[in-house]
Amino acid sequence: MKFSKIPTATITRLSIYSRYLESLSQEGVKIIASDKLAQKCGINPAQIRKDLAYFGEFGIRGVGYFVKELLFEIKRILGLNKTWKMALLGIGNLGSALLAHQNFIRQGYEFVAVFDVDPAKVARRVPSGQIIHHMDDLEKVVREKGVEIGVIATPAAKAQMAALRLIASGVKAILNFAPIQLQVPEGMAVENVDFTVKLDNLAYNLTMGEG
Amino acid sequence: MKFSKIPTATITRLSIYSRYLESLSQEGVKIIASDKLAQKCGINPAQIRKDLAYFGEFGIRGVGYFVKELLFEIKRILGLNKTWKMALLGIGNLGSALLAHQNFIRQGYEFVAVFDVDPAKVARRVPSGQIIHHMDDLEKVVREKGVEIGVIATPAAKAQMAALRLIASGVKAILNFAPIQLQVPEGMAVENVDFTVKLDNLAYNLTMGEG
DNA sequence: CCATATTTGTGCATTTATACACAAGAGGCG
DNA sequence: CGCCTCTTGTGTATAAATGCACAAATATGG
Ligand SMILES: NC(=O)c1ccc[n+]([C@@H]2O[C@H](COP(=O)([O-])OP(=O)(O)OC[C@H]3O[C@@H](n4cnc5c(N)ncnc54)[C@H](O)[C@@H]3O)[C@@H](O)[C@H]2O)c1
Ligand SMILES: NC(=O)c1ccc[n+]([C@@H]2O[C@H](COP(=O)([O-])OP(=O)(O)OC[C@H]3O[C@@H](n4cnc5c(N)ncnc54)[C@H](O)[C@@H]3O)[C@@H](O)[C@H]2O)c1
Repeated sequence: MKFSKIPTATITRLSIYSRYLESLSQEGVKIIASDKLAQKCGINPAQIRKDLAYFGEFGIRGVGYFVKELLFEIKRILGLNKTWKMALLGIGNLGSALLAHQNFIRQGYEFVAVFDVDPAKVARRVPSGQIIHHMDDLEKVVREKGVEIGVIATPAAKAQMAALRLIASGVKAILNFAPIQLQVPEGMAVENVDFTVKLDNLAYNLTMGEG
Repeated sequence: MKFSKIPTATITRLSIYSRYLESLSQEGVKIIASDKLAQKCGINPAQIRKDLAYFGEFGIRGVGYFVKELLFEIKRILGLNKTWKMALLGIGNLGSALLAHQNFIRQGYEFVAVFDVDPAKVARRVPSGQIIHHMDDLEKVVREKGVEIGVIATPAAKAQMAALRLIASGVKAILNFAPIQLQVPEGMAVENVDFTVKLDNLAYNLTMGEG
């Protein structure tokens, strides 16, 4: 892997930069300096320049960065010059909100297949149009549709099993919303979204602030 | 602040430990060793012991940790020996899913007030019972109910304004679901939950894996 | 065409985080 | 009671991430 030495924190920040560049681009702003970008992203300006330096020289000294060009480059680096195909497992409260979310497709992520086990849900159509498949058909559908990323929004107790099914189907990347640590083999990419962890951080900060 | 030198990564991990300890506790497991805990949380065992060592000695050499005791201590450290009062701003797809989520209250977080600006929603009751207040009443209601944590689930374009309103009302901690970096004064605690950042990390990993 | 004002790209120091490896302590067993 | 086994707690090494500070490069204006 050519770029294997890039800090993961850098990738996360690139994603944040791209989000702000996107909005600048829409506002018609042509050029941005690392100082301004840094301030808006809450990051040190030298950090931004260093993050970009891992991948090339995208700026002009004395000027700054061309917004559109930088955005294009960052998206290329992150692998967003294509649409990624996702499967959603668990069409409950959270899963439905994810499906309704318009930003994903705008940013290059599409739910091409959705799954549940609830007989009351399977075979129905969700508002965004997809038919809910039963988990039993996961492997078949995943392969047919070319799913690349699995999104787990099942109850926590079912999440590990869901992950195993995804892995068995050849999926190499998982976004996990269940509040457990998934056990996966080497080579899998797993990202967790755990709201409670964030809340716990806030609670700790508030507690410390007082004594 | 007495504990101000604790790494933020430690706090995040404590939260993860507590999640697993909770499930162990429910299964009736009495004792756990750092090795096992480490494996389940995907963390180095020495790291766990060091994390705990910041706050005291909770284990017994040659034995391990008493699950209930350790869980209690971690919760105390994080400030979870009380129920935190939250306000939710924006009762859309995501906000509704958050309200429907049962785990929050179980883990010590309660939505005591909810807000929106949509006339079709204001003054109605959400399924979990709260009446939707108008944003105009934010300050008044926040003070009345003693809100400590603000949760922002408004459209991105309204998130910064929502944050300012929370700050003006005396709220010191914000959980932000909008995909923007909030600009807040010193002393505020802000945590962002940005799904797309996580997806971008996955996309990058998948892209690298191939070339 | 030179002087000046900017802002990038980067070497280096510093801080922060992670991991190894082992001494110290606790329990069990003969 | 002494020996053996186990697991913690931690000193120390290593690695990763951050941030300062400045030289290099570009634009502008007289
Ligand atoms: N709702 C939230 O705001 C929220 C917040 C944080 C975390 N989470 C986590 O997200 C997950 C989903 O939460 P939710 O509120 O949507 O729960 P939910 O109960 O509303 O939905 C879960 C869905 O998963 C389906 N399901 C059950 N077993 C399944 C299986 N084996 N395979 C596929 N689907 C299965 C259920 O039929 C249901 O439709 C949970 O793990 C929860 O802890 C949710
Ligand atoms: N739905 C998802 O899965 C998802 C995923 C990632 C991020 N997000 C982010 O979460 C936020 C909410 O997403 P959503 O899907 O629920 O959107 P939504 O459009 O369904 O809901 C937004 C709600 O906010 C209300 N609102 C608008 N202006 C407001 C204001 N000034 N103050 C208070 N409330 C206001 C609207 O009336 C609406 O009820 C967005 O920022 C979105 O980018 C959502």
